[in-house]
Amino acid sequence: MAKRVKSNEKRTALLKATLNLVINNGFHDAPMSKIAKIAEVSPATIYIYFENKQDLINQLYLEIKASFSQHAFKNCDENKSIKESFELIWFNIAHYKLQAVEEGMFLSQCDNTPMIDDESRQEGLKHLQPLLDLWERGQENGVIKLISPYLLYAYTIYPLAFLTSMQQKDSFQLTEKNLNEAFQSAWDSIKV
Amino acid sequence: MAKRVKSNEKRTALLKATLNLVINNGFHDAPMSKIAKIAEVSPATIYIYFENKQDLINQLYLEIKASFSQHAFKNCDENKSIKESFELIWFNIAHYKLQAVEEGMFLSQCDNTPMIDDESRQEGLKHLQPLLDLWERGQENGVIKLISPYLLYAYTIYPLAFLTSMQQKDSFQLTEKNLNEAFQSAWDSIKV
Amino acid sequence: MAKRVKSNEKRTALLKATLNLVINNGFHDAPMSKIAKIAEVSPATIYIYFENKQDLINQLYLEIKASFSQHAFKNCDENKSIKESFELIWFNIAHYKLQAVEEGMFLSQCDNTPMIDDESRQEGLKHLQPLLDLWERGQENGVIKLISPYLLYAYTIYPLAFLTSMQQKDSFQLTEKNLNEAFQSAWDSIKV
Amino acid sequence: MAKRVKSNEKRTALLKATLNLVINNGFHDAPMSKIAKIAEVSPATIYIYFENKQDLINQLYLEIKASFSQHAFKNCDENKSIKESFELIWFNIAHYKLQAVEEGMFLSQCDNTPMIDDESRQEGLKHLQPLLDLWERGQENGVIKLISPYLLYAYTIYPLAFLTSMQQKDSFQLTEKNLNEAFQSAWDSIKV
DNA sequence: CATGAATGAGCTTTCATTCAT
DNA sequence: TATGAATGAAAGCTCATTCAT
Repeated sequence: MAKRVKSNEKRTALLKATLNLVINNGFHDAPMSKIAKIAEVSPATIYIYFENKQDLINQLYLEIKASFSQHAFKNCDENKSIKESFELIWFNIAHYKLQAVEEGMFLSQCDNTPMIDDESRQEGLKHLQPLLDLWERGQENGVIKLISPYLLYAYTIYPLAFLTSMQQKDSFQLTEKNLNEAFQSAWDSIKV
Repeated sequence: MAKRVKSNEKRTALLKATLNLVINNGFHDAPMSKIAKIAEVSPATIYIYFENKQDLINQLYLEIKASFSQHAFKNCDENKSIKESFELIWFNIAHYKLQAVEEGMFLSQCDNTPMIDDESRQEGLKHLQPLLDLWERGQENGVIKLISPYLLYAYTIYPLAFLTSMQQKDSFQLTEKNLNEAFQSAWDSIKV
Repeated sequence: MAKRVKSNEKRTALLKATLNLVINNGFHDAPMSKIAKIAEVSPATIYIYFENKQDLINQLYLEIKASFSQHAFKNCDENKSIKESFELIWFNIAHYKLQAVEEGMFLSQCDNTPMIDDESRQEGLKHLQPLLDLWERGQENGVIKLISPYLLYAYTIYPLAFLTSMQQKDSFQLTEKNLNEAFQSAWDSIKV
Repeated sequence: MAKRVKSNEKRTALLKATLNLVINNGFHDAPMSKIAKIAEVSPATIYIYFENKQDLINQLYLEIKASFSQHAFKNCDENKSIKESFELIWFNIAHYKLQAVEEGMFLSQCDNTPMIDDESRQEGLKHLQPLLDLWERGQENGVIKLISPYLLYAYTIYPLAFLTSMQQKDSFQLTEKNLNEAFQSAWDSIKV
């Protein structure tokens, strides 16, 4: 009656291997055979944990999105001022991107290529709601410009993708000083 | 007296077909056979104009980068003020991204995946030099913050990629009003 | 004192599932995993009851052949005339094919594809012996043509496979009337 | 402007290889790789001539059905009597089955397994129309029993499949004598 | 220059079977 | 006995590229 149990270790190893390959080689040139080899399982084993390649990618995306937002809203506190709250979230995101570099790059790839199901993409959007709520409050209180949340995002969060990506490729270093300057620019661009 | 027999029409058709497929299907799922079909030539013909698939992509990238910078620096005038010059370039770029949507999306994909040779990427960077020069002058004149050009780029030009991409996918509309607000945010983020 | 622990229910369920899949999907597209699922057991369990897939198919074949002949010679009676005996057997077979449609189709498939071991096929042939004996007696008595038993079989029993198969696929209906006409044709073809 | 031309030889070789494998190994165990090897082409080449495996099988089926009916109605002549016409067609079919053994076996397999599209099967049925017409005329003239054409077919043509199949497997020989006896049985079973 | 046929290598996925419990 | 996980091998099929004309 006993049986071997589906090990979460293998699932995790597969997701990690996929992440690794996709960000280094691109979604093309990330064949299932290589994923299996890196995760040290048989190719057939992938299909025990995931329906197919698309499902594997989708699940990876959603898992990373979830871990991202978990970090983004860490230590949030209703008593802080709008600016303080925003600063906290901004630095949370910045630190996440600096620390979880591969995850950040993967999200960037997903956001700029048609490799993710529309469904999963929609699902991934939900995670940002608290930030949108904060902005709305800021606008009601007159501390944040009355412009579209798309603009607010584009000028505060989105630039981080470029900066971390550059740090990855180039000699540019996101030092503590740079980071503070970056936050200042973000805030300057949306504050009233 | 030498006849240029290689028809530039076919080359152009191939580049256009590639652009089309890559932004709609992704770099994966943009096979040479489909490119050929859309361009209405034989697969073998591709190899008359391009060394291989990578070369095709690289040339497409460089061509788009060139057309991009051609638009970006249109009507530039040494006599304008720093802000006026920047405003001109910013709106040039914005209008290019709005008008040449596919090209913009392609560049976004290239910037976020390992589908372009490092060599071609390096080559593509050169095109921005005039903007970097402008910023340097602005910093010398004390009108632009003394921060890394990477930051200046991240907070002024890079957000446009997000906005045009959202306009493509979502209900968000880059109206004239939005566009002016966007410029204001860009300028606010880097002006002293 | 030895306990027969191998549940015959599971064996039967497996044979039934196999029959079901093979006649609906064909021998190709009747994977062990599906068989297991339909029989509501684990794939591994199959190998407790059968050596391998071929053995499973072979056993199914022999079991059906046995049940077939059991029906075919039901109520046989030495005192009947040749024609009466033949008529009894013929209708026995006809009714079996009409009632056990899946089994009949399976035998048809087996007889026309190389999915059965030669050994099992040889084994399955034995079951018809009583009919062959009857024919021999009929020939000695001068009521049945002096032709090869292969011909006798081809013109009396074999056509039933076609008729039941057509009834399965088409609008053709094997009514009582049709059935009697069929028997008449069978008898006409071999009677002296 | 010139190009290599799709060679019908390769298509034919592929069909022949498929026929060969299917009747010897069954539809299962007739992998594309083996088909390619026997036809002496690359596996990829198959897909130039056929959409996929199912299409390959379907086309083979239809081609054989066509060649079958071409033989079946050879030398047909409106002036012959019903019986003479039937006799001609019957022996045409018999001779075809004896001479084109592989083709006959393939048709038998197709008729008894779910390996052919319903569409192709329907298409293949058309070929028998002239025989059905003959039977109808025979019934109007009172020389053929007033029974369903399904019965007529089951008791005249269908038995040939069994006989040729037995000849293939066993020691049974379809000699000239056997053949004449077979025809006699066929005729006896349907004549008034 | 231009082509459609041709292909070896490699892709995603499935399969019959075994493993570990 | 019975299981679901696990797997190497192989399936059908596609791809970037070359061939032959």
